[in-house]
Amino acid sequence: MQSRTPASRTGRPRSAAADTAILAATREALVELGWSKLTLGDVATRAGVAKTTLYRRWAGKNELVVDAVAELFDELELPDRGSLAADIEGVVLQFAAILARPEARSGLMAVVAEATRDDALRERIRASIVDRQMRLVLEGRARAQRRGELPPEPDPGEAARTVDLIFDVVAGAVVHRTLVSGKPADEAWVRSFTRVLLLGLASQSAEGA
Amino acid sequence: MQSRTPASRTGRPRSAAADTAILAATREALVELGWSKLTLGDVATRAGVAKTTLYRRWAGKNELVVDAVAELFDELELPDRGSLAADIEGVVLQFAAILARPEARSGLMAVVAEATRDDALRERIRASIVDRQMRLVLEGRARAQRRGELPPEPDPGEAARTVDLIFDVVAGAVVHRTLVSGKPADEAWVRSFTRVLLLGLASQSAEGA
DNA sequence: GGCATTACGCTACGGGTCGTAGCGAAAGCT
DNA sequence: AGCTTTCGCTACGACCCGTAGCGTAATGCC
Repeated sequence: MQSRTPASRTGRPRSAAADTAILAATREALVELGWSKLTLGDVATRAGVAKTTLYRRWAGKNELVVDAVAELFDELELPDRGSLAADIEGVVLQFAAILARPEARSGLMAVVAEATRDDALRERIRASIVDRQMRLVLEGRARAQRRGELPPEPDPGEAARTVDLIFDVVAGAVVHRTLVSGKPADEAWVRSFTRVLLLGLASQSAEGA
Repeated sequence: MQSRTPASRTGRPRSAAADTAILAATREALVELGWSKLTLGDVATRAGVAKTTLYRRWAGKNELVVDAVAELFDELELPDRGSLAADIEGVVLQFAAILARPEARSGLMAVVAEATRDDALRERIRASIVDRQMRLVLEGRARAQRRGELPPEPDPGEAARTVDLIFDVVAGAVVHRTLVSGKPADEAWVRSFTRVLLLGLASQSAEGA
């Protein structure tokens, strides 16, 4: 959310229903029109609000779509499936399911592209979308260490680099498979991918120590 | 290129200089303005051609930028560095160097985002950008098999799936590292990544047979 | 209740870009 | 020469942008 409730106590409060209606209308427009043909006037009409109301809450198309897409990732969880491999497969399948939805496909890559020239937008994406994914990696790693499937890493710097690497490999591979190669990240693919990743990490910690 | 020389023999030929000027102007505008603020009228002015000339050769912004960005990937090669690990590290560093350029960063993700709703554009990207990268994977794999670093794969279907997986992992990880995480894919990162990938593939072929 | 304050819906506007049509001139080929 | 295609240029309607202005609605504070 744009989250602006710092010290405003008096006056008419902002309609929370308008927020949800606007974000839902944004996703609807993303599905029907895609990023490039999406206009803020159309979104406002779909949401049943005035165009000026939309501009009072979001600075522009970029910020609006980031918030609309971010809500899709709220459902990401890390269920305990008993083993590291199963945990990874589960969360990767969830991630792939989200990326398979057209409102995510058309919106996510577009805002990432815009963020290459807009640091504030990049930070917004990091805070509302990427961080949630990163936490799953950290949580999965900690759980695997408790299980004894991964050795504890004493060096915090090395641990951070490894987590970053895993994150880029996992998220990047799924995104590339889905959006560039245009093939589904189905169960068979996820199994192969998880196998290579885990074997690589295991061999690394075995011989790298 | 847009490649339209099927049967036109008579009449004034199209200026080849205009093509290169337009594509160069497109990359220049991508650096200065980014994808969203790039306008075809501005590109035409930069290139010193009329706007109508530009529209006669490209259907729109998407196709133009794909061609302009595609030329950046022409320099991709697979130099023989003696080992599979060194070959991979070399080509990944080349790929990362291209993605570090601002004209590639702002343009590539944007056209990929557009391609999620445009099959013809997706095919254009595949033919002019992705295929070249895929060939490097195939060539590297064949070279490693000649060296004996990778076992020959008798099943062609399984071999194709493995190559697809490697391709998505490599390209996806580099792209995600560079454009989403916003951190450089420098030599240290590439070395760590290559190590995990190769160990994973080696263990897979060792135990998977 | 009355008042200040903020949000809302609506209309209207200048500015910019789009993509195309139409024209005369230029540059090739036969 | 004559034919054909491209080029540069101008002009145009259409669309979207982002904002200003106004009257109205909904809250908190006195």
